[in-house]
Amino acid sequence: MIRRPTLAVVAEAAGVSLKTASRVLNREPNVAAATRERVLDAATSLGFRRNAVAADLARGGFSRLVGFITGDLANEFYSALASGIERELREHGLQLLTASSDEDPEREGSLTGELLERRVGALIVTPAGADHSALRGEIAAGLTVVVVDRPAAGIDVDTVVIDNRGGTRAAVGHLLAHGHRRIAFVGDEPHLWTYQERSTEFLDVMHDAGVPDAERWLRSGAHDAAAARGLVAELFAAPEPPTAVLAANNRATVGTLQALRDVPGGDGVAVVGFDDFELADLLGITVVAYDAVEMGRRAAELAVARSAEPDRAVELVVLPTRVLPRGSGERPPR
Amino acid sequence: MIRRPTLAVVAEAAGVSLKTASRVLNREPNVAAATRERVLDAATSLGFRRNAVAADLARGGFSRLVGFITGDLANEFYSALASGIERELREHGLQLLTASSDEDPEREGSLTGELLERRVGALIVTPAGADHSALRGEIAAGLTVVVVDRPAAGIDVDTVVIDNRGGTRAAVGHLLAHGHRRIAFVGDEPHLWTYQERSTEFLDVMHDAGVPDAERWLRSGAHDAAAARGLVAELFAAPEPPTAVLAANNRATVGTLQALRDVPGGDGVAVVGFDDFELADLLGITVVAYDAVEMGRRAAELAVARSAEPDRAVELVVLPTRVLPRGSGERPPR
DNA sequence: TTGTAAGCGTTATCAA
DNA sequence: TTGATAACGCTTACAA
Repeated sequence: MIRRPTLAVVAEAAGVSLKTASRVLNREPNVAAATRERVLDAATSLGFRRNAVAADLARGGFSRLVGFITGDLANEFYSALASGIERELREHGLQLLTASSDEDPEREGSLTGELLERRVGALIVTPAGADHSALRGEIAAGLTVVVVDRPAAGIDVDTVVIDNRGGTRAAVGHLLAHGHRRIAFVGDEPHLWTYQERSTEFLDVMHDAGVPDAERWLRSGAHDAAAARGLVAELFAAPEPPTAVLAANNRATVGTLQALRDVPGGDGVAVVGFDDFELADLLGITVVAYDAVEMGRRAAELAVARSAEPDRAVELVVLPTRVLPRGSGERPPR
Repeated sequence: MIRRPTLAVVAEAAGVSLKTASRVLNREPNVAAATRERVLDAATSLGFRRNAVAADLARGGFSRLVGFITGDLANEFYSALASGIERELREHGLQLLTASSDEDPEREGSLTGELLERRVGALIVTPAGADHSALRGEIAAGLTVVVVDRPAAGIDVDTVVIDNRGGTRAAVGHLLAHGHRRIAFVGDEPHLWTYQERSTEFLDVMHDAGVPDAERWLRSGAHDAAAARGLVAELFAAPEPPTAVLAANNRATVGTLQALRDVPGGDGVAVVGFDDFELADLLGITVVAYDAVEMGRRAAELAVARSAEPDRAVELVVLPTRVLPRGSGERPPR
């Protein structure tokens, strides 16, 4: 259990003062070439490694860490976000500290606290809680907050979302154009912003298309595949079943496909899924796609920009979506 | 841009010394209830939040952060690992710092450096590099290192892997039991340890089963789906094509399925994939499955255990795999 | 039960 | 170009 050499030790070995050694190792100007050489030699021969903890403390204010609070790291959407964030942060010499809230507002709060104790320079959050006004004080104290995937209520911060309404409109339009009228919408939990955006737009488009009572085919609660499966099975057991399904997230798509496998003639039902997934291609599933990695990257970019310039105007980034026709969404109504 | 109150400010507001305030906020014993009360009140009313950076520095040694260096956070296998690690660390009041190496040994090295500067208490790594003896000094200096998914060469550290050979044996045995003899193996890059384990076992089992020249159907380089697809297409274009394919990782499985779609009679070819994936169920793909989240959890557990007791014996944890028959692996040879 | 004083390993200030 | 010396905000001996 050897102790690491400190900057002071390096300085002494090089025969210079602490400050000079610090200057060299931080690539600051105004150091004689010979001095620099000596310090560098001493550092490498001693195996010096700067202590970022001490550096951050001395610098005061924030550390060079950025916190990311997400719903569930095991979900491919969130991990794609994390990947994009991490890559962008690295470009700026920042490190990523991740934490999963399990979509639990209380847990989100305590994680926020822990990250703040770590003096993260910025917090990137996919908000689980309904109200984030507790962060207002932190923001006033200089904390950068960026939310991604859905807006945060109660605070006015940089936000990165996808065009949920546009994507929904395109998806429903796609099905309508293929002759469908009885279109079902299978969505996540009603309290989620993305659900609200997508379901509202669904109803609007259906209404505009002259389909009465589209609510009949609106379902919520498909937070996992099993739930979605049940909802879809139910839809097809009822009188007047739909001829097409818009599954409003990747879990819902999986559940929908599982359910349709068991429905007589289920393979004739048109399906469009929100969120692309790796095997959608192989399965021939038409989806509303967007770039989750890019979403994360943009969020990190905003975090960096705001840290550098706290007074800049708050930005809302809306990323585009597009329908990828792969067969399942192009089937005609029976 | 308000400055956060420090412990000293809280102490003053409560009319106690710095140390007493510290005691209260760290839940140390031997503080009068009334004093505690006053300090707590002062802390909340001032909006105090302890500075973990300063605390870690003062405590000396390592921070309460654990670093995880992984190949690619966007890959569902690695994010499952990360998820398991994060959950376990949280139980112990530790935080997770993630970084992606893109499977690049050089990058792995620099990331290691950055995490060490941050004085992480432990490093969990899915080794990309061939040689990790550079870490030997750090380990001697008290750093905990745990490797996961594949062993690290050059250092003797706690390791968590799955039973690659057993899984391969079971998969090949499964196909042999269904009457196959011409079984192809489509694997990742040859330099990867998992490839070596799996391919070697494949050849052994084939040999033991009396199949000569199994090498004919051994392919490597399927690091992504596209590469796998090409390899499989090639296999089936050649004379004496296989009647079954063992795809040695999740990417290879996807590529195999894509390729078989284009092969006449491809839907009659038996397929077993290494690594389970969400839609394997829906697609009816037989796989060799294991629990990646648990793998991460075990790695974190080892990291915590070793940090607490640096002299404990080095552990090698081998997690079991199991074959999940779902149809694709049970097709008879044509 | 409470307090004093000395670090922890940097960076920053200001003078030389 | 260099160097004392004081922060940074906390923990930990050691006293009282």
